Amino acid sequence: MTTPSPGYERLFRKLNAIHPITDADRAALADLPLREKKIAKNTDVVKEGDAPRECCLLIEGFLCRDKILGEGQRQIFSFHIPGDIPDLQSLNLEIADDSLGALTACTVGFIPRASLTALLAERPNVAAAFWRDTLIEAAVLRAWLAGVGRRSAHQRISHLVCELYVRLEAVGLTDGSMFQLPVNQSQLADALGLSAVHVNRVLQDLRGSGVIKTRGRFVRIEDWERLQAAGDFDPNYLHLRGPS
Amino acid sequence: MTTPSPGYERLFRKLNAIHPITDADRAALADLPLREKKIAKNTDVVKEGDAPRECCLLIEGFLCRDKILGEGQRQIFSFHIPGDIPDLQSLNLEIADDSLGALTACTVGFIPRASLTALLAERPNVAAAFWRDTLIEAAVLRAWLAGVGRRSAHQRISHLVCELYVRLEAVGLTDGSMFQLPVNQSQLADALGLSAVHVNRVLQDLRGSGVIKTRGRFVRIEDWERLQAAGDFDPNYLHLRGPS
DNA sequence: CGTGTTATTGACCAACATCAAACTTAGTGG
DNA sequence: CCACTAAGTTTGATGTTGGTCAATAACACG
Repeated sequence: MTTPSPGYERLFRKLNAIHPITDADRAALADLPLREKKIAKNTDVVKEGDAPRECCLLIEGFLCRDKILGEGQRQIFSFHIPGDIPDLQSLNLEIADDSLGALTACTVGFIPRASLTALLAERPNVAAAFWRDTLIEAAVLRAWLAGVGRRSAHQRISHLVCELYVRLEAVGLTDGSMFQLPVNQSQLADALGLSAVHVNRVLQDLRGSGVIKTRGRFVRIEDWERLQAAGDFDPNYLHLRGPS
Repeated sequence: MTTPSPGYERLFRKLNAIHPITDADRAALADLPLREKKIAKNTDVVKEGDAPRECCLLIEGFLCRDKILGEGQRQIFSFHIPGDIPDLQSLNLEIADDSLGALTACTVGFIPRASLTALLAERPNVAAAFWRDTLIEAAVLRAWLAGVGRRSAHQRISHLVCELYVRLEAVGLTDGSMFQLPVNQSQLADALGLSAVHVNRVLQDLRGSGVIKTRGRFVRIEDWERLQAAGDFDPNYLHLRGPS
């Protein structure tokens, strides 16, 4: 057994938060060939139409999945944080129908699809954990859809802040009530189906009423109760096992 | 080997459209214990908060997955057609975070989760097909989100009509350019993040410009080219193998 | 310091929502 | 087969959230 790459640490922590895996599973994962690569901010890891032969594990930084529609409008589908394997969403699909881009400078680990597929066939428990992870991602997507379809701009933004906080906490990436939100206002707009101008105004509102505070790319939650209420946020859909 | 229940026929056809499975796989699936049940229109098969011990295969009729938000607003996440296994989305999750309701009188087949899980562990090829199916469903969800987030009401409605036509065609449930759309205008609204009144107006527009025709619960596509253009529809995301 | 990116403002506008009423269709029981 | 009822559709009037455009102010970074 090789020494586990530090890249796996956060994956284990994440998997542990959603589905218990054994030490043997861990060892098998750590033995997978992993090619680490630095990705520059604002570049794509996978572009729409690609047929990647590797699967990527996010080790450090933030990624997002998005798509540009016919008339140039952009929709962001998800934000990915360290420990995520965003490509799980396309492991069994030949060509990507959306893109995966770096919001910040990132470190990702590429794993050959074949190795991963082989491991999953051998270790049903790991396969179950990964499948569960994709299902949770789908649940997050549904929550996102519900927001964009039916919630007001205030609710959407508050909800997203709650979600990111809880997810980051589960992998130990929060600092008290503060966390990094490496996303500008127009990216936020593209995620939430709003315009950048409106996002700006709602954010001012939220700050003005003392619910959150922003400093640079960091957000501090000043009043979790009110934020949660404003976003109609219920963490169940994240299916985390620990304390939310 | 038992005679396959007619309920499985359409599942096979659907699986075949997304991932080739062998005759042995088919036989194994057909041997699963299947408890058929009629579901009345407008009743729930699975309610939010349920922890079902069975997994359901839709044999006849239409289902939809939805959720009621905090202030009574409703969002529909997906429409399910015969051959779908909507519960695949929650096979590895304990409690459902949304509901599954019958849009029409339905026949569903319940399969004990344990039997299905056992079969999937034994037959990686079937597991791959099912996993692929859940990934396609996630891709459909992303397309849906993109529409709700970034497309106009006209585009959203046109897109949905295109999607349903293509999906129904893949399981042989279209009649030329006509198909059943067992959904009223306020359900359409809840699916697309619009109001029922606005859906009504856009539909009138679409009919007036000769793109579609509706008669009762049936839609006839009069001009596929224009409908596809109006909806900015590209069927790739459905990942079907046959002719689109 | 300068230069490109991001945030903020203001004026104005449009798409879509809401409300409420009327009309149509479909389903049901006698 | 008709009458009755509930469900769904259509219409009009009016309101609001959030979009667009364009200019200015703040940053961040080399």
